[in-house]
Amino acid sequence: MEHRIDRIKKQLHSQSYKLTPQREATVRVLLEREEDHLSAEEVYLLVKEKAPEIGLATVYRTLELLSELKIVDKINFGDGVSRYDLRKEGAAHFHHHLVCMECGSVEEIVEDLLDDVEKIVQDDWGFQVKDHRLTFHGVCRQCQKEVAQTS
Amino acid sequence: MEHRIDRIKKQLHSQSYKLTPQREATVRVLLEREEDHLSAEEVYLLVKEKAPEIGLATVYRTLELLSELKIVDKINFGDGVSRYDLRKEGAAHFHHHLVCMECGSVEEIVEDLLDDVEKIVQDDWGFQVKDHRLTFHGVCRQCQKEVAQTS
DNA sequence: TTTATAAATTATAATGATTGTAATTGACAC
DNA sequence: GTGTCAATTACAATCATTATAATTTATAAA
Ligand SMILES: [Zn+2]
Ligand SMILES: [Zn+2]
Ligand SMILES: [Zn+2]
Ligand SMILES: [Zn+2]
Repeated sequence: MEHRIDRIKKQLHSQSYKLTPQREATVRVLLEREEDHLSAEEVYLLVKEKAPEIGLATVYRTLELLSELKIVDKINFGDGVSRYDLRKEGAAHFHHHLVCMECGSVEEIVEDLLDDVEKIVQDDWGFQVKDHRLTFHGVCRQCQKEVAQTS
Repeated sequence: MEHRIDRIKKQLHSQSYKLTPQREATVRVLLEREEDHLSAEEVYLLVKEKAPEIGLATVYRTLELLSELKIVDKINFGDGVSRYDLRKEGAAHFHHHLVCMECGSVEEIVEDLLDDVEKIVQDDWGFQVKDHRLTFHGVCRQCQKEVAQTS
């Protein structure tokens, strides 16, 4: 944990930004809830537990900054809110998501399954790929079981 | 064009919805601007040219309805607005997008490049895929040329 | 230690997209 | 014609996000 905070601190410093207490509190929340896909509001409420005086606008600005530095990725699953997702250590690309249409759960796929596809896009369309967003919508293992039982 | 309107009319009827004049005007706009990725507001302004008395809320509701019937797909490229995209005729899945980070242009890929990936997701993760969203962010052919020239 | 300067934050207001509501209209069946 | 129900309109309300001005904090020079 401290190691990762330290790394993020360095990333900020390398662009002459500081790791202020508010930013650190925000990053800690993101680290603690790494499995989740929190909205700005949710991050705000969790940060408030550590640092009650923080303002929502600061959380937005911090998430925006972390987003520019590619420390977090901003993603939208189709409900009205943006969600913020820590990049896995050393990942070149954003990871993929499996969103269950039944229960709303979100699973992550860290493996980059798109190498071949990106090559095609690059070669056949002449499009230089920098990043991607891939989300599958469907039914998770758990919900499949439940459907099988009730039928 | 009339053929496609007709087909959509049937799709609505099959769920006991009607193709009202407002809905038809909205669908016509979507057909005429099929290449674009219009926001609700943009659709509204274009529909207004045909049917000035239409309300914005009706456009939202119509797009929502078309979305439920899988006639259009709702997508979000990360600017604050939802955009609405007609499904290609007979397409089982939503098509893919190439968003240029330089000029903002959006290209479409109709070919389904994800068959292999979906098979992996299905087999290795036990996730039953119903649909997907795939967007590549990068630099389009045109902008690559311009960068090459100025350097 | 003061003073200056810029970055960061707070509190609050404003914006912009989207949704909800109550009243009205229109189509269709009896 | 009257009743019924879906659809629409006009408008208000909500929700996420951004902008603004005032204040604080950190850093560096004097
Ligand atoms: Zn599920
Ligand atoms: Zn994730
Ligand atoms: Zn471009
Ligand atoms: Zn498209």
